[in-house]
Parts: sequence; structure tokens; C-alpha cells
Amino acid sequence: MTAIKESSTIQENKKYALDQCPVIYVMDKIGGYWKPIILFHLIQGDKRYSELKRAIPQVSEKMLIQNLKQLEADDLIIREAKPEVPPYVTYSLSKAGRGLQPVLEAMASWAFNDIDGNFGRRVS
Amino acid sequence: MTAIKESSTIQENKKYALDQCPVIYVMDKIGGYWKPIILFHLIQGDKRYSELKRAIPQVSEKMLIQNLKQLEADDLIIREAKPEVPPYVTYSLSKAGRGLQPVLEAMASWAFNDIDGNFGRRVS
DNA sequence: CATGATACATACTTTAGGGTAAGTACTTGT
DNA sequence: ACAAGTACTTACCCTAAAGTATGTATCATG
Repeated sequence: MTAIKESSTIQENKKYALDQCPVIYVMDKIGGYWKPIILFHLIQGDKRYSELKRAIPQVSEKMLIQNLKQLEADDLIIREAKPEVPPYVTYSLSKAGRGLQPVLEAMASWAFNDIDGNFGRRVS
Repeated sequence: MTAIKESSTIQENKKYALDQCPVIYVMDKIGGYWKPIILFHLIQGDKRYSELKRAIPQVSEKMLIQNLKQLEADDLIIREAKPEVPPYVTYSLSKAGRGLQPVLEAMASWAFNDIDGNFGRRVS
């Protein structure tokens, strides 16, 4: 999964940041452009791999599974594969994943306020 | 500020994501490893440039101002420079910046719950 | 018998983010 | 005269994230 170099300053700093700031901990798990979108779609309900693909046409298949695998590894989503022969794989939110709903909602609310200029400065 | 290529798929996708998902809008503004840390420190109160530097020793000066400039451009923080001659520059949260507090708090709360295993799976 | 649908995997390349290190301008202290 | 503190700026390089383009296995359908 694009193996990372252990001996880089970036990784050292990441570790530090993780201890120092819980926000970084979250960013580490839902950061990147596609993860929040995927979670957003899964909040609406369980979805098959192909459903997600169609729901988010801009994401490449590589990015989609890569992010799904990472989210699964971080216990944010649950993958269930039925042993059928046109494969049938469903992704759903785990307990931890559902726990992110307030975060995503707070973000969404802030975003709309900021876009609407409710914080001033932009509309003044 | 590390000029970006307009004609890249990444940028196209960013624009799409911004429309589709408010969470991405937030990520676009407070994403990256240092921004949330900086905001975190500024929530505790206004700080001088050098105070921030000392508070976050791991961040390089380049990253620090770069992020401060971006946060300022996004109207999340306010820069105030006293026209003194050892320069005296203070950074504080704007209204929009303070509006992020619930987001950061929701994240922090989730992070602690996840670390403590309150979502299960990790302790079980 | 070849195409399409399913859910991936893998190699190869580009791009943006981040790191290192040095320099600027101006003043105070020694 | 020189170092140190202030708040930056700039140039160069490396790494990780993301994109492009393929290939895999299985079965159903035309």
C-alpha cells in the first residue's frame, strides 16, 4: 500500500503530532480527500463496492479500494463478502465509524456557515 | 507557496469534492499536519510567532509561516503586526476560526474514545 | 466464444507537501 | 564589531499521496 519509509523526518513528526494533538489522530484516519466522502456516503447506509464506485465517479478504483482497506484496517468500516460468484461485497460503518458522525456533522455545519459568510469577513 | 499545477486531475477532483462534500471543504482549510495543531494552540489564546515556534518545536519555520499564511488567507486567523522594530506579530483566531472549536472538540472527543477502546474491537 | 459485470491487484508516473539550510533587515546588548 | 533575537523568505531536494493503465478470476449472457 505504497510502503512508507520509517527513517524519515515526516514520520517522526507524525508520531509526535499524534501524541500532542488528538485532532491529528483523527486526520491520520480520515485525512485525504476520499475518506471523508466515503464515510459520508456510508452514513446514508451500507453500500456495495460497485455502488460506492458509481456514487463517487471521480475516484479511481485504486484510490477507492486503497481507502476502503485503510478505513477497514482502522476499524472504521466493516467489509462483508458473500461467498457468491459474482462477488457481493458490502461496506458498512463500524461503531467507531458511526462515532464520527458528530465530527462530520460539525464540519458540515461549519462549512455551510463559512460558505454562507455567516462568520463575516467574506460578505462583510 | 509551492505553486500548484492548474491542469492536473488532482485539482479537478478537489473542486468536485468541494461541491459534493462539505467535509472536504473543511479538510481543504484545516488539512495538513500542522494547521490543526496551530489552531489548537491558538484556541488557548493569542500567540506571537516566536511563541508558536517554541510551543511547536518540531515544525520548521517554513512550514509554520506557510501554514499561518494559508490560515490567514482562509480567514481563520488574524495577523497583527505592531510597527516596532524588534517586530511584534500576534496571531489570533478569527470568528470563523473560533467557529472551528466544536469541530476540533468533536474530533478530540472521538480520538480519546477511539484510543481508550470505547468503540470496542480494539480491546475485545 | 467473446463481452460484460463483479471486486479487486499491481506496476509505473506525476504532483504536492514537507524538510533542510541558508539569507534578509533591523536593533539591542557586550 | 559581532552575536542574538525578531519575523520572515527563498532555493533545492525528497517522500508520500494520488493518477493512469493494465491484469486477475469467475460466471452469465448473447
